[in-house]
Amino acid sequence: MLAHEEQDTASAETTVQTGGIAADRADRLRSIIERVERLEEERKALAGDIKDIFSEAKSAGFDVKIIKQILKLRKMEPAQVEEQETLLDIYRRALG
Amino acid sequence: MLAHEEQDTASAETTVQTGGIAADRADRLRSIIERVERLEEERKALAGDIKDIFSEAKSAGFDVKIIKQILKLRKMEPAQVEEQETLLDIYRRALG
Amino acid sequence: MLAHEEQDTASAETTVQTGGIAADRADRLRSIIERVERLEEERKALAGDIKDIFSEAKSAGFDVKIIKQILKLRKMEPAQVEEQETLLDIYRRALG
Amino acid sequence: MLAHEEQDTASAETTVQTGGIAADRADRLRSIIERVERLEEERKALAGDIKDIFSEAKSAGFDVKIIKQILKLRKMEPAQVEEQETLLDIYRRALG
DNA sequence: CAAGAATTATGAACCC
DNA sequence: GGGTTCATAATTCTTG
Repeated sequence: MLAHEEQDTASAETTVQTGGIAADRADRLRSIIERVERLEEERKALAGDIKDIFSEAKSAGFDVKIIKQILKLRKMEPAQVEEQETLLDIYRRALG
Repeated sequence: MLAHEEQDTASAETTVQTGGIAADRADRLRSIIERVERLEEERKALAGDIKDIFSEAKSAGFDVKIIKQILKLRKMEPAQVEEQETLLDIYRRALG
Repeated sequence: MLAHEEQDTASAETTVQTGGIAADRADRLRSIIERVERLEEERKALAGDIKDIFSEAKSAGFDVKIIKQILKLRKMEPAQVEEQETLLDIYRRALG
Repeated sequence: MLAHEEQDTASAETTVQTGGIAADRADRLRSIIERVERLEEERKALAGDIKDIFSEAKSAGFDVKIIKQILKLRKMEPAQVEEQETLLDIYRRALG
């Protein structure tokens, strides 16, 4: 089930008789799900590591909020950064 | 407050400055930022891996939306249990 | 692109400029910002009113946490119904 | 129920006999809940209005992201704004 | 006042 | 590719 192709239309017994195709697909589905779950766990672990570093930074007296701003700026293309700053300036000036 | 201004009141290492921050603190800041960036890269790589698995699943004829639904349900179950327990706690305390 | 640079190619109104933006556009920008700020103030006031009610409830001997739980449950019911319907849709499409 | 005080310990019938205290409290609880729900509806309506203004702004060619930045800046004390900008500069310079 | 929970805002992914 | 929904990030509020 759950897939658009290769579904034999009948009961589970028939499936086994016709060569275990559905069973193979169930295995494959299970494999997919478990692999994704494994990777998501790793992702979660990394998120925890990052949090730890920010805690450390805070303990060392740094301003975490500013550090996050820095990280965001470094992720952007320099041209994008400048464009945004320019536009912000223009709007601010327009407002007086 | 430690990080809000240059602080060169102490040891010899803090004497060499780089534009408002002691050199050793600049090093530490750089270390923090680079470590976070490294971990975020790994996170991004994992996200890519997950996307690949979904692509593969789609190619194999599975319905990706449903697979995501299954993953969500498997994730939610413990959360649901916990929420139920929280609710029970609340009601018991309210009645106690 | 319209908003990215001053555009004084058109009508007479656009000739008076205020630092990079045509005056009429500056007016419109100001109007947008002030209207949003006004609405956000109202929102904030409502949040305060809600807080007051909870304070009153607490003073009257009610358990605020439980009241919030009740509110959440009353809010969730339609959402739950909708989610169920969505799930049903998904499965029906998968089997169709 | 649900409250910490004024609970008669016996059955509903007793409650009515002892002067309808529990019934009064149920009324009061209902009143609290309904008032909160009413205010939350208003809040939601305001959120919709704000969204509409942003849509209008976008249609008029403004950069909504920048407008949101402006709103955030205007909410902050000028001193806070400057402090943050200064600190950001310091950190950026420290990183080269 | 700091930690944690809850709400809100932003950014990414997906579908049309 | 534009709009919409969903996940993640940030801020706010509450509590110990």
